[in-house]
Parts: sequence; structure tokens; C-alpha cells
Amino acid sequence: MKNSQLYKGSLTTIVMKLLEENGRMYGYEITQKVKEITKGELKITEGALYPALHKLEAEGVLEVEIENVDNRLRKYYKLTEKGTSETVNRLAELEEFIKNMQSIVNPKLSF
Amino acid sequence: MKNSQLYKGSLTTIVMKLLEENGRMYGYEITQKVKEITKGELKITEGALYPALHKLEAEGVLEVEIENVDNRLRKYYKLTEKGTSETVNRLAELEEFIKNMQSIVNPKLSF
DNA sequence: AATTAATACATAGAAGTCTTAGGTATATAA
DNA sequence: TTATATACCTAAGACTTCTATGTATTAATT
Repeated sequence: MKNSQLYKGSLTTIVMKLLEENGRMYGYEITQKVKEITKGELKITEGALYPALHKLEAEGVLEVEIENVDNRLRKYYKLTEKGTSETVNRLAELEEFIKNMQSIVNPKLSF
Repeated sequence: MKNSQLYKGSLTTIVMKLLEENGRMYGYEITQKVKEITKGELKITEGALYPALHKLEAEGVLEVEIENVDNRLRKYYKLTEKGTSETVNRLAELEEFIKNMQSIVNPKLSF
């Protein structure tokens, strides 16, 4: 997931947000979407993504639908009900995080 | 460093920014300062901070001045020349990171 | 025709960061 | 006198991500 250490810990939040936005997506699609949105700046590695998806599925945050497209396997993931409410919390946490980081980096603007 | 995973990877950037801002600080002071700035939302644990300070010192990013205040040891850290220029990079990366995360979370606002 | 790139999944081992849980020691407040 | 605040520290484990590798199909390039 790129060189910068900063992205550590944000992968699952990114995945959940994208699924909230797009209904359902498969792994490879997620990597391409993130690359596109961030104009190539953020590249999610498959070695990080697939285990993360499996973990979220095991936790009941995501559910999977396997399909065969062009003789190639695709695993579509979407948020469960639990996952949807969990995503609300994650996004609130992300907003707090960004706010806190901006308070530290730009103390003059925090009031 | 709090419950949210998001803060992983941002500790050294926070430390470097605070030192750039305040000239020199000691470990305990940094933990208190962050707590104050973020209104208690972000608590840096000492188990994370002290090893991070030692690593930054070993890398030549920070240098230390040991002083005795009220019969108690204090290790003041400040940025080296290398550390100062490194901080510029770190803050640019942080800005990029925040921008990218906002592009993902709020795709309508990114243009 | 053969090779490379793109699509699509996966895992194992290593690296790195942070948490938890302890430890030492002094000064102050209850 | 006991707890809280100040001030440093480390070790073991948890957790996340990276690197490297693997399989397999399709499309593009040479």
C-alpha cells in the first residue's frame, strides 16, 4: 500500500467506504478503483487486500458472492447489515483522525 | 496510541512536527501536548513513544540533551539539520495522505 | 507463434508499528 | 500513607502490511 507509513490502518476503512459507495465490488476492482481515485498515488497491494477481505468476511462485516465472468473467477463483496453500521463508525473515526492530525499540523487553524 | 488503527504510522510525523514547532521537548511533554491539542482524543502511549524517539535519534533525525530538573531526569529532543528537512517531506506526505483519504471518503468534492 | 501484460484469485514469511503490561524513581496531593 | 503526577524504560505479543511467490485465463505485443 505505497511507501508512506501513514496508510497503515486505513485499508479496511477504505474498502468499507468503497463498498458503501458502489454496492458490491471484487478485489481486483478495488485495487484499480483506489489507484484511479488517488491518481496513482495510492496502490493497494494484493498481499494486503485479500487477507483483509477474508478477515472482514470472517467478522461478518462483508459477505461474498462468487461469479464466473469470461471463464475467470470473481468474488464480489458487499457490506452486511452489521458492516453498514460499522462503516458509519469507521467514517466518523476517520473524520476525527483527520481533524486531530490537522490540529497538530496546523495548530493556528484549530479553534 | 488510542484504539483507532488509523493513527498507526503517524507517530513519528507527529513528533517531528511538534519539535519543529516547539524547538525542543522531552518525551513526557510530548504525550501531554498531544493530549492537550486533541482534547484528550489522542493519547500517545509511552511504550510506543520512547522506542520511536530512540529510533529517530539513531537515524540522526533527532538529537538529545539530558538535563536534571527537580532531581528528575529529562531528555530533551530536538531536530537535527537532517531531521528538519525530513520533516518537510513528512508533512508533505501527510497532506497528500489526507487529500487522498478525502478523495475516497468524499468523491464528489474531489476535482 | 511466442512472449508479455492484464485480469483475478491466493498464501507464507518477514518487517514494522503499536499495545499491553510490566519496571524504576522522585515529588506532590489526598 | 497511599495515590497521583512526573519522568524515564523495555519485552512480549498482537496486528497490519510488504515482498515474493504461485496458479490460471485472456488480450496484446513482438
